[in-house]
Amino acid sequence: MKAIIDCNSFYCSCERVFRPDLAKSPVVVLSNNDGCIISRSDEAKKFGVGMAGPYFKAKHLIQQHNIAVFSSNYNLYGDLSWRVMETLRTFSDSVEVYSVDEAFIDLSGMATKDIPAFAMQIRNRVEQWTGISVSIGIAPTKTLAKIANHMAKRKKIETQCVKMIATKQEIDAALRETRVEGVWGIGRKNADKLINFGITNAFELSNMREEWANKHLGGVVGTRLIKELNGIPCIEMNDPLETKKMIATTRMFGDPVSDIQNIREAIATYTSRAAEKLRRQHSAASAVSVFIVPKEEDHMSDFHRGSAITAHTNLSSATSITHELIKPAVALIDSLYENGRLYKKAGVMLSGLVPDSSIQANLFEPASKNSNRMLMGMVDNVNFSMRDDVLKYASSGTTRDWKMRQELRSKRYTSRWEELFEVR
DNA sequence: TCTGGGGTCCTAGGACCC
DNA sequence: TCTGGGGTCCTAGGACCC
Repeated sequence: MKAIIDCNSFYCSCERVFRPDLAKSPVVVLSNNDGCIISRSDEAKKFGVGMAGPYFKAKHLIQQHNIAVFSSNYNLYGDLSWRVMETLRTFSDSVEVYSVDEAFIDLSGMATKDIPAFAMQIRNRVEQWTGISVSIGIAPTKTLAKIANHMAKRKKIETQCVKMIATKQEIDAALRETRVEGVWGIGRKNADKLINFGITNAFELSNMREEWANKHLGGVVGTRLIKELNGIPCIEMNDPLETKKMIATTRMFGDPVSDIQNIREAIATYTSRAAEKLRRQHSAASAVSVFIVPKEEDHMSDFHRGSAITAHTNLSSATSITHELIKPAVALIDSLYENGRLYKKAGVMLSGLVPDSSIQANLFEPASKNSNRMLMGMVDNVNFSMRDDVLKYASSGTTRDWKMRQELRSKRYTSRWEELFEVR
């Protein structure tokens, strides 16, 4: 059996840990730039606030019901996420962190009858130690565990946030009450397609033939999905130590930008952040790409129109040193920039990642290379302990006119001394 | 002028997830 | 007026090779 542990309305729960006065009242959290709503408490959902909808469209609903609003505070969420995952590791060696607020645990070897009590213990300890409430779904496959988890969330009181589906009857019943668009791996496109075929719930989907799924649901992905729904595990537990194959840092600008100097600063800043992520997993990049997205002039109904303009370069040798990456990145952005045009977003992607085997000072390399590594180590240490960019490259700029809006951000209670929670 | 078949590798783009 | 950011996996199609 496999379990998925999923934090309830994670970002909202994080805000509430330090605002107990909001424990029972509606809360939402906004994306970067205060653009979309990306987390809603149950109370906010009840008032009809939609997921991933633009903030400005929900604003009147939010004001009308006196819903508390926060800009996203990734500093805080990252820290609380780490605490939740560490707590889970006190129960199992096989914790697979799937996202900032979700983890799978492999329960094979445990008697099925013992699992619900074990899960309840996990739920209680995480809540007691971190203040974050979680829901747990348990089933023979990851896809079914996700479905069980949704049921636990939907019926919090009845299930106490823990739901196991193990027998054929339990699984069939769960599949019947799950709509196809709620199945893990079925997005909007495929949901529409399935509904056109007359398949509306997960039970009907599970009865489709694998060849059919192969033809209509994206090849092997589709066949795997059918197997998983039928209790045959195809999505295995991943090695948690696996490193990323690509690293990206991309952002919208707070306001559209036309000045090349501002864009260069943004690119240098994003490159620094990406290089940091690169070093954290002990990799070096052998290719850099950058993109910018012009603000589209015509206001068509679909705001996603106006796509990225990209440039790409292969480096002569892989590196993880920030300034060796900034230089090509800025050169690329210069080649893309058109004077007089207005841009709304830019990004940097590092790929062709290889292990940086010589992350330790290397006797056989030129001294400059070694001192660069030591420099990077120091910069990372300072920036990590303080969080945010205390040390940064001059090319990243100091005024940062282009940076995103975050007007409603809470304090970084757990990672900044001067923002510690105060009790009077 | 006429022009096979099979394989690999790479890239772009689609779909999905949270 | 105002719509995130960071990833993964898969497929199709082009370039190239013999």
